[in-house]
Order: sequence, then structure tokens, then C-alpha cells
Amino acid sequence: MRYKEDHKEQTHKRIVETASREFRIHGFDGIGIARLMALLQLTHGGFYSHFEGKEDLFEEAMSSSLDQSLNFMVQELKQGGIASLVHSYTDNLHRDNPGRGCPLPALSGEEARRPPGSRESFTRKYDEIVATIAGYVPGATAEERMEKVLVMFAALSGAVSLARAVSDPALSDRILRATRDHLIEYLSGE
Amino acid sequence: MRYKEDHKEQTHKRIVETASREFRIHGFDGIGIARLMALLQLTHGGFYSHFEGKEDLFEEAMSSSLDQSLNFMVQELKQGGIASLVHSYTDNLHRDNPGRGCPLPALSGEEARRPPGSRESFTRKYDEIVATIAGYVPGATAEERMEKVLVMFAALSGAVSLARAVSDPALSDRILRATRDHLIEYLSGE
DNA sequence: TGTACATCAGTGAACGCGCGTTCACTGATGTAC
DNA sequence: TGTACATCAGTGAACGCGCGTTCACTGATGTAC
Repeated sequence: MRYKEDHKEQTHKRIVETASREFRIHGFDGIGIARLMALLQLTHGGFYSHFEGKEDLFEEAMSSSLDQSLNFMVQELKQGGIASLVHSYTDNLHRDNPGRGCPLPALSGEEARRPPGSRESFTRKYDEIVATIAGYVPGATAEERMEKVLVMFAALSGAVSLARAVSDPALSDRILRATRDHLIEYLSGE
Repeated sequence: MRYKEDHKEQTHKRIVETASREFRIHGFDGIGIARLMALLQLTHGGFYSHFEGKEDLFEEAMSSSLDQSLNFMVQELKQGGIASLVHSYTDNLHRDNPGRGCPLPALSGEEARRPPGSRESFTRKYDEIVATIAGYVPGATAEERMEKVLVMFAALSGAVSLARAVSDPALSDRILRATRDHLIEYLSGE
């Protein structure tokens, strides 16, 4: 073979990685197939031997970045507990780098408009994330822990999304700080 | 004149109203000028005597729907206090009708990607909303009240956005219920 | 009262453009004999 | 060892389409005289 055995697999992976970054930065309609492939020094034609179409790619890119985000969060939890996770999520570094951050604040608004298949795949991953993180927060019952995590992600995702939308840096910082302080108190209690 | 004195003003208003609804439902790229004007039984050419371009329309539509949302929230506050606002925001009716709901969960992710002018206009309106609502929440200082409102909107907006993205109705309801219960406790305290 | 002209909100053909997608092809390297 | 053929990841021209935007025009009604 003119390419190494796992060459195609590697290319597929590179497309997903770059796409997941570009989607988080520019949104579903903000990055086209030709531009995406050009970022990888490839031409657009080859794209369709890797994916059924753009929708298929988005689904995979979303799934991949949710995995990455979960991995990062679990690492934070193991190192510094729930406070550490909340700190890093509400950090200016996260706000200012959507391409390397959690897909929830960047893309949950768009996911709500995607076809059923994409939303089902998203839901499965989100469920997995919530269940995993719930293992790390305090709470008497599994039910209670899960609800805490649902509230936490709603607040974290909303805060980062709004902090990015707002153009006044002072207000943006304040949104993040207020959410951080509140969540740390809420999640450490009990 | 062949049209009533305020005819053009009325048309302008109708375009903004329909656009703000369509943007919340389909996103910035999800509704085109021609389709939008056709919804009003008009042709696309006339659009440019009302707006500089699509970006200008989006800015006005966002501003208008934030105004509407603020009016609705103040009405809720006056009738049933902060608990009433939180209830209606986290209601399934709100989740299932983005076109008639608050633009924050539907469009804050997109606003983060809009040009500076649009984000500045958004920021001014968001500031106004936060300052107004802060007059209705308990808290010892103005600072404290404002921070509560910032946390509240982060959680409300994030919860509705995620509740819309998720395809499992039980999980979606749970996101809304958990956020509602938590916020009511948080905002009523003190 | 009747005619000529001005006004102007809205019309619709036309523009260039980038999009997602298709498909016949390329060319480097493997295998068969 | 040398030749013919198979494989297949990636190429790039071409497609139809809808987009945002421009602009010469329409036609209903107002005003001037």
C-alpha cells in the first residue's frame, strides 16, 4: 500500500479534531468542508470517503470534544476536587479559547437545532458526563448528586456562553466570578 | 401618499418582530432575507431600504427580543416575585417555544461570534436587564443583588439551552426542575 | 374639475460567491507471475 | 529480476443551489396649477 496501514484512520482522526475545534470557534455554518480540509492540507473531495456528509462530521466532532472535555474535567476532579473543576471552567482562559474548551457553551444552542440523530448522540454523551461527574460531588443519594451536577453544568455553560457574548470585560469577569463563587459554595456544602 | 403616514415604520417593526422570532428558532444562518420577507408577503429587494444589511437586522432583532423578554420578566416579578420568574423561565412551555422565548438560551452562543458592534449593543441591553431585575431580588447590597442576578441568568439560560439540546424528555425535564428548585432556594434566602 | 408631475414603498431580475456534494481520475505502491 | 495489473487515499473540475446585496423600475396616490 502506498500509505501506512493506519494512514486513513489517522486522517479521519485529524479531520474530526480540526472540525471539532473549528465548530466550537465558528459554529456549524461558520466553517465549510473545503476550508476545513484545506486546514489539513487536503482537498475537499476526499472528505466523502471519511464521512457521509457534514452532519455526520458534526455529530462525531461533538462527541469527540465532549469526550475530551470529560477527560479534562475528571483529571481536574482527581487533582483538586469539584472546586478545581469549577475554577478551571470559569477561568478567563476557558472563556477566551472556545476552540480548546468545552463544547457545551459553544454549541448547545446549535445542537438544539440539529436533526434527531445528532441530538440523540449528544444526549447519550451528556448522560455519560453527568453520571461520571456525579461520582465526585457530595450528596446523600445518587439522585441528589445527579441533580447537583445538572445545576452545575447549566450554570457553568450559561455563564461561559454569556461571558463570551458580552463585550465589556469587567461584566464578563463578573459573570464568571459570581457563578464560580456560588457554585463552589453550593457544591461543597452538605 | 399611497401608504399611510406610518406605513413604513410599521413594516420595519413587522420585519424586526418576525426576524427576532425566526433567528431564535433557526439561528443567524438558518433564516435568509428572501425567506424572511416572504413570511411577511414582501419581496427581498425592499429589505435594504429598512436595514443596512443582515447584521444590522440581527442587532435590532436581538435588542427587540431582549426588551420583550425584560418586559415579560418584570411583569412576572410584579405578579409573583422572583419565584414566579424562575418558574416561567424553566417551564416546558418556554423550552418548547424558542421563537416566543428569551433570546439568551437561543442566541448567546451566536452573539459571542458576532462583530463588535453587535456585541456592544447586546451588552448594553444585558446590563439594563440585570440592573432592572436586581431591583427585585433580595440582598443586603446592590453588589450582592447584581451578583445573584448574574448567577440566575447564567443558570437559567444554560438550563434552557441544554434542555433544548437533549432529546430525552425525562432528562430535559430534570435539567429544568433541578435548576428551578435550586434557584428558588438560592434567590429567596437571606 | 382635469391634467401633469413628484413621491416613494415595494418589486423582481441580476450579480458574484461560497456552499455541500458527486465522480472520473491520478499516481504511488503493493502483488502476481 | 522485470512486467502487468490491482488497490485506494486523495485530487480537482463540475453540479445545482441559496445566499446577501444591488438597482432600474412600477404603480398607487399625493400635490401643483
